[in-house]
Amino acid sequence: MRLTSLADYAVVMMAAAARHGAGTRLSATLLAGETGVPLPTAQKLMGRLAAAGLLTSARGTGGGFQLARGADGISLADIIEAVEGPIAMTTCVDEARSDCALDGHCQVKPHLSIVNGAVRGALQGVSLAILASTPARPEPVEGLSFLSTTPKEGQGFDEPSPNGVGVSGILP
Amino acid sequence: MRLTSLADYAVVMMAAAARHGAGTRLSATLLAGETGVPLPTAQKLMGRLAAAGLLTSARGTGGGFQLARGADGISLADIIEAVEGPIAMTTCVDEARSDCALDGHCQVKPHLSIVNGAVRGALQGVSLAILASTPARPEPVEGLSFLSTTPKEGQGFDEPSPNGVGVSGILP
DNA sequence: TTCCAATCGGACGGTTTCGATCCGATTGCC
DNA sequence: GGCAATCGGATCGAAACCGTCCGATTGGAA
Repeated sequence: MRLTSLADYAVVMMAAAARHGAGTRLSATLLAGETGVPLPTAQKLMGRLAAAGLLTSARGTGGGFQLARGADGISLADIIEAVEGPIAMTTCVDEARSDCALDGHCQVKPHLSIVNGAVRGALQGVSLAILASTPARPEPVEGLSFLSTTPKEGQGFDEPSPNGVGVSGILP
Repeated sequence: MRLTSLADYAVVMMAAAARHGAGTRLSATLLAGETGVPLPTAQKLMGRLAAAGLLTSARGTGGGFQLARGADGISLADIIEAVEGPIAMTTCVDEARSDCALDGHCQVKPHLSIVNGAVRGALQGVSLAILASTPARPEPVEGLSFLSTTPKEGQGFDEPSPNGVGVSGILP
């Protein structure tokens, strides 16, 4: 339940790139220097992000990368999937890779699919623009608006949270 | 962004235990046979779950485990944390383990904390009782209704997804 | 009371994946 | 036409994960 260091680096680098502006052309060396990510690793990441279609690459002198689309159109899920592969909490959720020993009669699998969708939805609701914005002012993050609603009536679960730690209290 | 096989096994085993009833005493051998988890691995998991306080263990002949509290009071996050440790998408979210090279001036960290809270909240809202329930009827799970709302217009890739894995197909 | 059998708990090694590095291929500028 | 800067793929070391084995503990039966 923890994303790899590479994905973490990718998020930071993409946020730095977005802060430079969507139209500017950036080299891996520059972003590596800004973010502190080792240069070879940064190059590998940029290449993988470009392969996923999040960046456009240009070779040769003066080449580099730039965001393929606006920061609003790139979600955190996109970045993570570009680096780590499809977001699937369990292998059984990933279609066509059902190595699960329980195979078909697993009682938990349908529930896990829903949970997986919830996690993925949370990640997909966060755009790169939000990540790149400097959080000086605690402005309401609209992408996570469903978080502020109490998980009780309506969209929440009808039972109390076990150890009392809810979603509220995270937002500043 | 994928939980380990051990956590997956733990969820399945806990669901099986909950389906047996909260009061019944269960041995690791029984649950291993039911779930298909290898017995030594099952023993290791049960021990770890007991150490986390989710199960109570009794040694000796006729011993075994049983749920420490009702299935309503155990969340998916509890199980995952018992096996994998604290849920922290990035190391910087986990307090007092700030190995991040960016240290204090990371612009992304506060946003990641919110996202981490969202993921954790999603996992914490799912109780073991829900996981143990047999989903014979595809009843709409109201607790995750926000999933159906599209986070953005055109939430997917506006270009052909690189590895062909899209969002559709996860929800039943 | 003594023995036994069933169970939990900790320690060890094989395997896969991850993370960082190096070198070749390609392209624009001089 | 040469050069320099950059991307892209291949390689290697390391860590974590996963599975297995053996010892410690306890309740029941004789």
